[in-house]
Amino acid sequence: MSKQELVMLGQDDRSAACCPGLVTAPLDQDQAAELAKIFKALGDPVRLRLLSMIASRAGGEVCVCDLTPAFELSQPTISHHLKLLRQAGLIDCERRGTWVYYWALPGTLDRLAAFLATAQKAEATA
Amino acid sequence: MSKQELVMLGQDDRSAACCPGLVTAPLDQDQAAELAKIFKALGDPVRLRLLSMIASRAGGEVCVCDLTPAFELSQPTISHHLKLLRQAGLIDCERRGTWVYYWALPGTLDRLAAFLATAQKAEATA
DNA sequence: GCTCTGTATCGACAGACGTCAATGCAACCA
DNA sequence: TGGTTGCATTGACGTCTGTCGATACAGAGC
Repeated sequence: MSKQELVMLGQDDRSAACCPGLVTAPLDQDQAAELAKIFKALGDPVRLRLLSMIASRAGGEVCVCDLTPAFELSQPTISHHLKLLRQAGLIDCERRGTWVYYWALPGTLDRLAAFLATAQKAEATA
Repeated sequence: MSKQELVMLGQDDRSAACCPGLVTAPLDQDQAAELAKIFKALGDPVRLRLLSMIASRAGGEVCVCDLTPAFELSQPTISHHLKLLRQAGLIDCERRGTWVYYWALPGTLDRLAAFLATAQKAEATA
């Protein structure tokens, strides 16, 4: 489970650290495109429920076999949504024997939360 | 500008207060649908840039005439994106004479930030 | 009143997205 | 080796979304 630390964004981390915060300064096009990809991944009710089911699981991991029956959707559809969440850097997975387990990547979530928080308006620029 | 306080979510606030936090408990379908609407509004680079331009403006307000020329897009397209941000409860606007001014609604942003933050895992349940 | 300017709405279009059935692949078991 | 199960991928389909030109509406100024 040591993969969790070294991900942060997506496949390519050329967008460097993070972003200045929504209320701190206007985003440039690259920053906006990077963040929009993540927000778009969160912009579907099924994916939000999947992510919350994964992130709120005590052990930190969920088997796909526990996720799929929670929705009235086909198995390929669930697999598709999980893939999008993974491409957004929000979750990661690993096959263990027959089953595949997913876990959340809190780094990406916290990054988004910091980006959206308006309280840090002036201070957090540095 | 007293409208800012009484908005919070969207047009209908039947989803009550807020949400338990992504890592606290799995979302039900209604919560997920409500939140997905907001995240979907953030899932476009143009809208993210618009929102950051509005939210980071010192006076708190921006004239549409300052927003439109910042993009290589037609005026109807910018107007369309602003409408979506408004419908998501992220911004609001007011006509003053010839011009229309937009401002951010920090309540919605802070609500999203709190929802995403993973640190509050256990404590913030109450 | 008329005209001009700033913004919103409408209608149309291409491309993206969510969904499914069918299929492929990996791991277990006999 | 063959069969079975869990999950991912493929291909197709209808719908939603981003974009534009054309048009409508609201205020200001004449």
